Amino acid sequence: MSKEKVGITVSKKDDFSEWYTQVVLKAKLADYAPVKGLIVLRPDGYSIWESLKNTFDKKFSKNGIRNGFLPVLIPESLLGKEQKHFAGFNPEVFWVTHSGENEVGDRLALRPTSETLAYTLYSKWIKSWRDLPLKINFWNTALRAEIKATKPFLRTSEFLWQEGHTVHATEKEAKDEVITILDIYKNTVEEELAIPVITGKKSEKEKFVGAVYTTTMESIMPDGKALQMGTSHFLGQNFSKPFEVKFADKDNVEHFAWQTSWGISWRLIGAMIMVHGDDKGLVLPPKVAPIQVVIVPIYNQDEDKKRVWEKTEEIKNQLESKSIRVHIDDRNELSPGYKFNDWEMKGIPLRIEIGPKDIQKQKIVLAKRYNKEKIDLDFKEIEKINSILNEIQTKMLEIARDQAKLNTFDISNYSEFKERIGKGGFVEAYWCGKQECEDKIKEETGADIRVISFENENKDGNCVYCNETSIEVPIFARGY
RNA sequence: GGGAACGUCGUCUAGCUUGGUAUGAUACUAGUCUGGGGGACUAGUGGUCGCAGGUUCAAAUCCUGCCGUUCCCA
Repeated sequence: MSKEKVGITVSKKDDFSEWYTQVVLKAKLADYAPVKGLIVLRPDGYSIWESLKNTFDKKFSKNGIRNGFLPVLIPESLLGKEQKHFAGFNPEVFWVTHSGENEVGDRLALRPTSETLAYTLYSKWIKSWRDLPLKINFWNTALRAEIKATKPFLRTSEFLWQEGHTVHATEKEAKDEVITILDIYKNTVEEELAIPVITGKKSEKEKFVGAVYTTTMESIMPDGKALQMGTSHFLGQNFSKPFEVKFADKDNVEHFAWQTSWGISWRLIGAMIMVHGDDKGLVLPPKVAPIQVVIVPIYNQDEDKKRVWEKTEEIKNQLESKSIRVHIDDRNELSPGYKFNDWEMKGIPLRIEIGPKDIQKQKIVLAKRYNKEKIDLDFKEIEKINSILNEIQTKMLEIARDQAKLNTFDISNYSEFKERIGKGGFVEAYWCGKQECEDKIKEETGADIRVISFENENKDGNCVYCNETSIEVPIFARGY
């Protein structure tokens, strides 16, 4: 009875939503804050974010992008400078109306996104073609008041993200940058988080307000709902004109610049939990796990204890010399069984059990989190753990790919389409390109166009809704 | 956008209908024994019942408002 209450109390299959929340809270990734819609990131959660941040920073840096920092307050007059953009964000903006007791003149927005602020400054900094390209990334938070029910990492009124803003002399260069970034996003998510994504364009309706077009990466979650994993926007000159981001070209003629913006958020952590987790809790891909190997020493009498400890320390040193993140669970008050369950809930990829019996056999017991497999490993084979971690990382991506495939459907008939959407999943279907059909589909099924995959553009067929000649094959799904 | 439920030690919860300052478990602390899948025993610590008003001799309980959380349906 009491046993049941410690761990996750519902199965992923039976009550996905409850399961998800329990994993977040019980694996100590995050907790609710005392303000509606806000969460607190705890060290185990933040560590995953830091790991992603480090990987992105390396890749951004290679691409000539540097980090900067922007303030959180944006005056209303600035935020409203690009009309469509403002209209899109206005309903969810938090406003600061007072400083101390005094009302402020121009209301101050807590940034929902920083385009307007960044480009005001960019216009000051850019004078000549020699100042281009300008590529700056900002790690910060954005605030968007959520009316709908919130969920840790997936929908919160403040979220951690990065927003990149680049400026280019030519249209082509900016468009290329959009794709370069999307590629970085895709390979990072697949390689680090072991989550497969589909990249492509958003429809006109779903694009970022103010962009010429939006590229996106989308994933399908185990409950059949789609999750937007990151976006990269081609802004064209939509912002450079109102914000006067201009430069003198080599021929001394003044031009408006071409711009991009792009971002990923801590939603990626939510996706990782959903895609890999199981009934025992979190399952972390080795690359982002704060602890990769946990050692649980087992002993009874003092004599054994000493020997076990010596070996434990030795293994720890061996692994650390290979740059593996190791932790010894030296909590004396807990039984081994409790510790096994505890670390499984936290998703640590590998667990080493070592006790008197193992020392006698010159072996350790190695338990893999993702498939619950337990194997014996000779003391001499400790260095194999490195390749086992790599293998786990690869396998986890493979499994996730297989799952995603099972959740993807090719459908041409509308009644089938409706039925399928009701059950969840990515549905590929022909589309005429008219927003009217897109709206009707949304109205009747709740599904929207998640992504028009780069691989599926310009295919012939008949629109799943109106039956007219199609121009694209988007992926439809209900989303988070 | 519409609907429903819930809020009591850290966590889960009894009590609420029929008002009388709160039950149990778990966690936590100390000690002893244990130790290979959520250990045992003993002794302790911890709440004033989401917040603010109201009714009453008396409110966790009844009333009003607010805040928060969750779930379901477009």
